[in-house]
Amino acid sequence: MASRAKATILDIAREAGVSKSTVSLVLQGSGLIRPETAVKVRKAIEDVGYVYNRGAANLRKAHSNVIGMVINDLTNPFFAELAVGMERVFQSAGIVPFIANTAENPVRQEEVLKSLMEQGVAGLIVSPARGTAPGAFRRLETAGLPVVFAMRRLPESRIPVIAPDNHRGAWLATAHLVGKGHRRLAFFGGSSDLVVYHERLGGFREACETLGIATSDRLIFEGETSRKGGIACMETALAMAEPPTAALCFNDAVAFGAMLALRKRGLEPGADFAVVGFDDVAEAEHYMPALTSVAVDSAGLGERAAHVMLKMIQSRTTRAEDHIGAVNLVVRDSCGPDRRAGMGDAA
Amino acid sequence: MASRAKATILDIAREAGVSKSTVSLVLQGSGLIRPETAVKVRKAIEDVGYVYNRGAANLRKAHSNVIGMVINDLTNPFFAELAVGMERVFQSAGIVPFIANTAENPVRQEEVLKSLMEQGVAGLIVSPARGTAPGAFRRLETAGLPVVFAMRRLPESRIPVIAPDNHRGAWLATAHLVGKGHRRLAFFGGSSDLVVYHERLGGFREACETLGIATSDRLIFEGETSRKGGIACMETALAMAEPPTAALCFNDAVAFGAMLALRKRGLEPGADFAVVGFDDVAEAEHYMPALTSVAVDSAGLGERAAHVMLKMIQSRTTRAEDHIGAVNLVVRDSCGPDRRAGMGDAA
DNA sequence: TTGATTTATTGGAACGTTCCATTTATAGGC
DNA sequence: GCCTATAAATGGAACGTTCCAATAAATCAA
Repeated sequence: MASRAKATILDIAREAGVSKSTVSLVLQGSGLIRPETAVKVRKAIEDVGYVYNRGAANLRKAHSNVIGMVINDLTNPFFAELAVGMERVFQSAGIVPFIANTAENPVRQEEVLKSLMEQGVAGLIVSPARGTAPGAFRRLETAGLPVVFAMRRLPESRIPVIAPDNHRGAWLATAHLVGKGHRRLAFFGGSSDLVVYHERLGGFREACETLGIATSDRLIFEGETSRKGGIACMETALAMAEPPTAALCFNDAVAFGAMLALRKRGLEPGADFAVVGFDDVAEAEHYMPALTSVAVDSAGLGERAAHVMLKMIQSRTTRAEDHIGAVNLVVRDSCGPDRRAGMGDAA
Repeated sequence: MASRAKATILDIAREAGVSKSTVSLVLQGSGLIRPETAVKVRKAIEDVGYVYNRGAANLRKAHSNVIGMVINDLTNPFFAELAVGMERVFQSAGIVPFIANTAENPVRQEEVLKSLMEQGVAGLIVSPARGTAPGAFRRLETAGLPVVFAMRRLPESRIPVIAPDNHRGAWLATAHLVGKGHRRLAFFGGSSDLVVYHERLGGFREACETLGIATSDRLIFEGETSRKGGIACMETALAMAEPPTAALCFNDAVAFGAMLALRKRGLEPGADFAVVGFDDVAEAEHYMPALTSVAVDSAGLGERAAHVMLKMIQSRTTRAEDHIGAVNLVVRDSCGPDRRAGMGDAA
C-alpha cells in the first residue's frame, strides 16, 4: 500500500486535496477545521500509512513529550517498581517515559544522559549510579532542563530529591530489634559512597544511642548491596568472638543473603538470629521465613517523582521541594527475641 | 555561562570564526578538516554549552541511532535480564536502547509503539503483550521498520523471533520427573492465549506420550503466570480425588507459588511433591528448597536479539532467521522421587 | 609562470513540521 | 445589494541539521 519513501503531511495534503497547513491543524486536533474536512484528512492519513515525525515538529515547538528515566539497576525489582509508578502518572498526562539503564556505571550514565538530551527530552528523572562525579549534572542544570533525583541523591547538588525517610526507617527497625531484647546489633551491607548508606546507618546509630545500646564500628559491616554481599557480611559477623544476635540490613537483597548464610551454618533465621531488611520488595513477603522489612512504597515514590517533574515542566522551573516519603516497618517472621537475653528478662 | 536560548551550530560557527558546515563536519568527526581548526571548533562547542539536536539531524540523515525495546513486564526479573543482555551489545555499537514498558496491556503497547515510531527509531525489539491483536504489527512491517520479537511470538506473523526452545525445555523437565518415578504429572499455570504456553505444554505432552505416561486434561491447570497463579493451581490440584505427585510449572514464579501452597498445607516441596520451574531466574537458586528449573539464558537471548537487529538495520531488510536458543535443565532440590511409587520400584 | 591536482572550507538547498499573517468563502445586518 | 464579522483554509517563513556543489588556498608537474 504505502509507497517506499516515508509519507509526509504534503502527501496527505495532496491525497486529501487540502493544504499542508490544514493537515497540520487536523493532526493537532484544532477546532478550526470543518468536521467534514477533518474526516477527509484523517482518511488520507490512514490511506498513505503516515507516521508523524516528532523530530521535525520539535524543531518548531518549544517542548517534546518525552521524559527520560535513568535508572542505575533495572534488575533490582525495587527500581522496576519505581519505574512502574512513574509510568502510571506520565501515561495519563500524555507523556511517554523512556527508560535507560546505567548498570551502576558512571561512564554509561554519561552516555545515556547525553543521548537523552540530544533526543530533546522535556525532563529527566534519575537514580544516579554509584560513584557519579559531583559535577556530572552541572551541564543539565545550566541547560535549564528539569531534573529530579529519585531514591538517591548526590552529596552536594540543588536538584530536588524524592526519597524515602531512610533515617526514620532505620530508626524504627532498630527499635524493633531492641524491643525484641537484642543488645548486640549489627548493620550489614552498603558502602559509604552512597548517601543513602549514611542516612540508614545514621538512623541505626541514633536509635542505638537513644535506647542506650552500645555500638561499635566492628559491628558495622560494609559490603555489596546484593545477596552475595549479605552472605559475606553474615559470615564475617558469625566468625567474631562475640557475634551479634541481630542485624539491620542495608536492603532486602542483603537480608536474603544474610538468611541464606545462616541456613548454611545450620542456624534458623528469626529464631537463632534476627534479620530486618529495607525496601520491602514483593519477594520479602513470600520468603521463608517472611522477612520483616521497612516498606518504602517505591511505586508511590515513583508517582510522586513524576508529579514533581510534571509541575516543573509546566512552570518551566528547575527547582522544586524535596519530598521525603513516609516509611513503615512491616513485621513478619524474621526477628525472634534474643535467645540469651530472652531467658532472663524478655519472657 | 550559556545564554538562555539553546545554542546551535551557527552560534558555534560564529564563536569559532568558521562556517556552520565546518562545525557540522567536526561534529561528525570528518577527517577533512584541519586539526587546528577542529580544536578551535571543539573549544567553542564547550564554551557555548552546545547540545546536539538529533531531531534536526534525523531530518536529513537516513536513520537514527536509537532503537526501542518494548517489554511486557518490567517487574519480572526475567525480562530485566533480557534487557540487560541487549544493552551490552547495543552499547558497543554506539546505539542507545530506550526501554518502554507495556505492563501486559495491548492498548498501552499501541501507544508506546506509536510514540517510538514518531521518535524515529531505527528498529524495535518487542516482547508482545498478552492479547495483542494479530494485526498490531502490520503497520510497522509495511513501514519497513526492522522488528524482532523476543521471547514471545504472535500466532501468525513473519517477524523474526528470538526465543528459547520451549518445547525441548518442557520435554527435558518432564523426562526428569518421570525419571524420578512420578507417574501422575500436572502442568501448572499459563493460558492458551500465549504461544509460549502451547510450546511448553506441547513439550510436556509429547514427553508424557513418548515415555508412556497417561495425561489427562484434568491435570492441566491454567492460571496466572505469577506466584498467585501457582498457589491457585496447587490448591485445586491437591483438592482432587487423585492428586498429582509432581508438576511442571509454566515459569518460576508459578513454581514459587506452588511451593508456597505446599508449605501452607504442611507439605514439604521436593519431598512430598516435586516441582519444576521454567526460566531459571536468579532467585531459583536461592530459594528454599532450591528450585529445579529450565535455564533459558535470557541475557544471552537478549544479546542475540540485539545482534539480529543490528544486522537487519545494516542490510536494510525486514526479514531474518528465527533463533531458537538452547536450554538446559538445572537440577536442584525441588524434586524428590515419588513417595508412593518410590517404595516399590525406585529404591 | 601556468594549468592541473589536492586539501580545506563554505554557501545554500533540502528535510517535515508549526504558526503567523493572509486570503477566500459564508453568513448576518442594514 | 453592500459592508462587516466570522469561519475555514492557505502560503511561506522559520526551526537546526546534513550534504552536494562550488570556491579558495596550497601544492605540484611541466
